[in-house]
Amino acid sequence: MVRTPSCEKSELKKGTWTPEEDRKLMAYITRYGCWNWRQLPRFAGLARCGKSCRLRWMNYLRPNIKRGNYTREEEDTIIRLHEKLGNRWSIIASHLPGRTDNEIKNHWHTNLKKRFRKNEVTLTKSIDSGSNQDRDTFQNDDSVTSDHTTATTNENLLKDQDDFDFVDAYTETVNENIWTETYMDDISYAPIEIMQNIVNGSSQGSDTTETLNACALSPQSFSSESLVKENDHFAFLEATQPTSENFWTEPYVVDLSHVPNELLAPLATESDDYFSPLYDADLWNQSNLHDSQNSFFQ
DNA sequence: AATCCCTACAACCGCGGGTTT
DNA sequence: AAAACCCGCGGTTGTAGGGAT
Repeated sequence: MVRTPSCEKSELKKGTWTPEEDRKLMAYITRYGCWNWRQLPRFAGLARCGKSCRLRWMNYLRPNIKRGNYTREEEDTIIRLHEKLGNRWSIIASHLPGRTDNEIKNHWHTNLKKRFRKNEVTLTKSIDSGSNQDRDTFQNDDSVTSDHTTATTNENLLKDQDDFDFVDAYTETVNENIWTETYMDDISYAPIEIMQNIVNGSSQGSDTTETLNACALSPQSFSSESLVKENDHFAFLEATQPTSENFWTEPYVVDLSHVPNELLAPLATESDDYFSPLYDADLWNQSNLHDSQNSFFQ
């Protein structure tokens, strides 16, 4: 099967994400959701491949990410599950709310693997010497205790060195349940303007349309938007665009100055603009979204 | 002060599975 | 049926930062 070129064969940017790129990605996903990772970077004004955007969002930017040092309970869980499941990091991560598979994998390779092996050796020795010590007793090993002392100290360092002030700005005014509330990405988003077209009755009947209608009409999809309006928690958006009364209905404006020209589709006229200033008729015609949803745009 | 080495972790890459056309 | 596509996973790499020399 022929695969499409990945980002390494294109002109797309690689490497460390800048705060500005983070802002753009957060701004776009917060407003529109991740309806198609492959298409998303073009619409968000990012010169990145979809894969890179997905990774950045999933591992770093999305809500519910727990940062900082691991608790003893978390480490015990990782060790126990790894013993049982092997390198099934995504499954292990599902048992640790807020932790990503990538982060757990890194933590395993840099910390826990050595400690686990060390304890296995200790355990083998003690078994060989006739001890009744249970395998679980490795959790009480001195190295664990000392590491947790270190962890407490490092936590302060982490706070001092945190350069994600814009994320802090975003979270500071958010109510205390934001990290545990149902995340709006649980819904399969289409851009809000599409939803509005559907709700306004501009759609024609089809299976796809019915699905989108159901999605658009779900209490969750609207509650996400109204939640934002009411509580104005998204201060970080101010960095990329001005807020106003009509924020959620205004065209989404992003700075494209850094995006190579070849990556930019020609802008559509206002009358053609279904869901963003980045909308381009050719791009839309080529996209899967068009193929699956064109019936209600006709 | 400069250099080297090590550690931690962010990010990349290739692949396989599932879905759509 | 098969090509095309997207997503997610796990292995690996790149690099920044800190400590040792």
